[in-house]
Amino acid sequence: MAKTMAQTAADTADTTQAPPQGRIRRENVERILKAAERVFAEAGFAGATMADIAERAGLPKANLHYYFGTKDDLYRAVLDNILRLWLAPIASFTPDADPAATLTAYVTAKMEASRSRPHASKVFANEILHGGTQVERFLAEDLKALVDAKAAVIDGWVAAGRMAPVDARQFLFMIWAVTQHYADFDVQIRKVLGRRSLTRQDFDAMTAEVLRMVLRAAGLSEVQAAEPQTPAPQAPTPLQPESPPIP
Amino acid sequence: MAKTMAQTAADTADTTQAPPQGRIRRENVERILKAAERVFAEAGFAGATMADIAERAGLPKANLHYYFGTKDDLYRAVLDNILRLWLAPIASFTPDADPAATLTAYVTAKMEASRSRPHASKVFANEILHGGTQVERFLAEDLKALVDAKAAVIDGWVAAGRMAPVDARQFLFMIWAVTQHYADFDVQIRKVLGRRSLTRQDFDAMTAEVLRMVLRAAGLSEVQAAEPQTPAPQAPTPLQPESPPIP
DNA sequence: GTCTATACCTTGATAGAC
DNA sequence: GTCTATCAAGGTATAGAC
Repeated sequence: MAKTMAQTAADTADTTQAPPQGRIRRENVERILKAAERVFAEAGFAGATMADIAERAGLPKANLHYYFGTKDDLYRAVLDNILRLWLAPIASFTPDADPAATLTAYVTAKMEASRSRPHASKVFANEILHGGTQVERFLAEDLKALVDAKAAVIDGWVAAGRMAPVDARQFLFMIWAVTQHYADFDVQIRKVLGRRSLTRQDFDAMTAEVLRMVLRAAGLSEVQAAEPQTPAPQAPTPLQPESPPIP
Repeated sequence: MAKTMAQTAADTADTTQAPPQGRIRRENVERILKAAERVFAEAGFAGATMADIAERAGLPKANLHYYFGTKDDLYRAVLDNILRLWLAPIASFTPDADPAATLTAYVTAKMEASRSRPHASKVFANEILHGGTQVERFLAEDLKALVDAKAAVIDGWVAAGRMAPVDARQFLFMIWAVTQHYADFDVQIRKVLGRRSLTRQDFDAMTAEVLRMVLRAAGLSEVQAAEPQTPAPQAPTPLQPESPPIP
């Protein structure tokens, strides 16, 4: 239950306020937010404890309450950071941009976000999964407006014959689903592939393959370059560890 | 922490054991499992309380412990049900099957699962999101073996030129990500689309669009069915060259 | 077999010394 | 501003009446 300290969290997250002794405060807030993002990602909101977060941040529990008031407020602060991160990379969708180049950049950015900020993706996924009560306005206002605008851009591309006909909103959902899957379901992916961890090279290979599928789904084939060489299609980037390449 | 009652849960889930007074027991177990799936989906493992589950099942708390021992055991029983459900629809991937027909049936089945059993999908997603400790063996053994086998089938299709070259495992990941997204992220989808709920008609339309994108990603245009009637397919053929019909 | 009442424990939050 | 000690709420699990 949200209590009364919403303004406290707002203040700490407010970058415009930079008074005297703000330096160590700022560092501590940053450490707490980072630790909280990780613990919330690993355990969910209910499963995360303030003690866990404090330990990971290397601070006493009471400090978390001093800076953020309640667990609820801390959670919202973490989410706030994530939402900002979320909206950024889609900006490049503009009517005059090249569809293939734009999609390539977007998918690459989303995959890079899944690689570098997996905890952020998981916290957001967890929030949506459980009803998204804390991000309801974000979804219904900010995100909806953004999707409406970008869907219009995609519709324009389709109308101009610059990509295959797609339902623009579902096309965006597909890109989100696929790219975020590599962060949110990393355990499943690793176990199925028999990998202990996913390296940057793995992500590069996976990104290339995701990109190929997304571009095909958009009717934008990227095979022009590597096509004429061999009669046999070049094998997709091998991700499988020991599984033999079955003929 | 799992205690000692694992065998209790195992017994109740064991269908081979059908002794005297099994009728009401069976009904109660079923009601509890159904209620638990829903509560676990909505709140996650840590957020769910035995009291919530009991209330939704219309039984006293103590009964849950009588039938399932611990909360942990109940959770595992719910997961067991879901995992069985999970593996079923992929069976139709066989070397001699038609790729387009097989993929169509599979995507349709997965979308139908997202529509009819959203709570199951969410419980599974939540489990994976938080490390998948309860399904580690399932992932590393059962699921991995299944994916290896089905990836071999897909590789065969590709080698025979019956579909575009794809990384088979990532292709399966994509299908899972996209179809399950409609259950797991339903809140986001509804808010972005401005819908209060997603009807069966919505799902039919979304399924058709997902199918179109997946088939394109596989280099399989979906026009076979509606082909003989008219020379012009209902979907305006893209001006850009699509992935070439594989030799 | 079923359910009420309760014991025990974890955890969020705070008071008050430093 | 920081941290130790403590409280109160809410949760799992069980004992024992029915």
